[in-house]
Amino acid sequence: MGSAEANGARPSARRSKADVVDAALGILDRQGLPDVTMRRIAEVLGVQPSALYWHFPNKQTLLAAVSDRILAPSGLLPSDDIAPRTANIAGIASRFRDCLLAYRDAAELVSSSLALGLVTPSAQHLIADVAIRADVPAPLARVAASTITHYVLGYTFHEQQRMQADSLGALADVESLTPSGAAVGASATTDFHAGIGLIVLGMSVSVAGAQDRGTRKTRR
Amino acid sequence: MGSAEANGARPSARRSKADVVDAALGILDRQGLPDVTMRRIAEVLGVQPSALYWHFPNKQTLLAAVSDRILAPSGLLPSDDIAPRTANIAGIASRFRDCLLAYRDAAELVSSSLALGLVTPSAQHLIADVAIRADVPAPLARVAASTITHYVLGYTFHEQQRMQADSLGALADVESLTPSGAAVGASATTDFHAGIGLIVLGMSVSVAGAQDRGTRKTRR
DNA sequence: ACCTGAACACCGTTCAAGT
DNA sequence: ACCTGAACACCGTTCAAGT
Repeated sequence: MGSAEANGARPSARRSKADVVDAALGILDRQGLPDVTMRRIAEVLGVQPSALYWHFPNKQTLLAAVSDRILAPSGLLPSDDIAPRTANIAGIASRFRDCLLAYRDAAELVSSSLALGLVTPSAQHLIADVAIRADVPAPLARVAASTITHYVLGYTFHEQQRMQADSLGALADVESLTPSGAAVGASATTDFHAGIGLIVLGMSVSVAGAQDRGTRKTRR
Repeated sequence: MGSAEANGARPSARRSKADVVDAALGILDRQGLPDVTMRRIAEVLGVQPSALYWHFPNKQTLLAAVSDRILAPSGLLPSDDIAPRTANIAGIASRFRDCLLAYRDAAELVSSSLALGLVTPSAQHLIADVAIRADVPAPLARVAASTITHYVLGYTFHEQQRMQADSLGALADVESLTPSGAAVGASATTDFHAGIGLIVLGMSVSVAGAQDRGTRKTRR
């Protein structure tokens, strides 16, 4: 009963790239990132580890494909309604975080794939585009988008690490607190949005100040 | 000539925890994080890998000690001069990044040690304290400090990853650009400060707005 | 107190060879 | 086109035993 075929894998069908990503994503969510090994993926697929190297040149590239799949839902169009630009930007950041929260250890995985340049930061581009269309100067828009992206990844990475530590019951004396000082996971979302709010506010004030100094426009 | 003792390690002296951290830090800076293995550290010390487990219970704890050493210079007192609070906060963030830039792959290492809760985020506490002493409400100060910390780690992680990729000559078609759209490493520092500026500005405006709405104070 | 020696249960990757 | 089988050069960790 320990055989590979007994693990739910079809015994002798051709595997596609997508199948490999499926298998890796399943292990990631059930066992966590350290268990996403080439050998475990192969085992789930009922295949030899070396078979994976026909589909992907190496493990990093495979993990980048997994990252792309995790982030796919964030590629939704920015919904060109005329809602306030700031709400749009905060909304994109929020959807970005939701994508990461959908799978265990996803923030850590995406963070390193992105740092390695193996995945395109679509959320970052989206935020910059929205800001630019809301008349934010392009360099400022790009800095804000980059700041938000790094913040979301860092915050969610830390958040998921706490979730796992808490579920293991360990963590001992280290306080598992939310940045504002509150206690548990419900306020993690509130604190997340507060951080995003700071950055968006900083961006808004920057552009307003620049306009005042630049064009001496409507001053009531 | 491949013997352990020939590698510059004293043959038969007792090793301290600090010696182990020294060895790990040296490998980190010269070879990078993937090469910081228990076996390589032991080799540099002229010792069996199992010997390390007398000094540290496991690899994660050892790496946390390395993280502490990397961050030690950032523990400098906030220099209680009466300089504008915002300059102080940006300065702490800047010194934090300088600590990370001092060793290869340091941001990645510290990021995961910190997420695992094995290292105390001293920079974050310092920023929150400085903000609170500058009359920023405590919850806002803590959110801002957390936002800045995550931003610094994420930004520097990405920055160091680019540095290594560039030095390897690889990276191919992926553009190695700074968030604002500029080309190379000199403007990485400028862009970093711009991001910090956004967050600090957002915090300042938040507290100013709250004061206006709360106490209806001096309005000229 | 500090370390050795040997083992256990793993890794990612390569490569000739099969179908 | 897709995969096997076998090997290579590694990992972190444990544990009895030495000094």
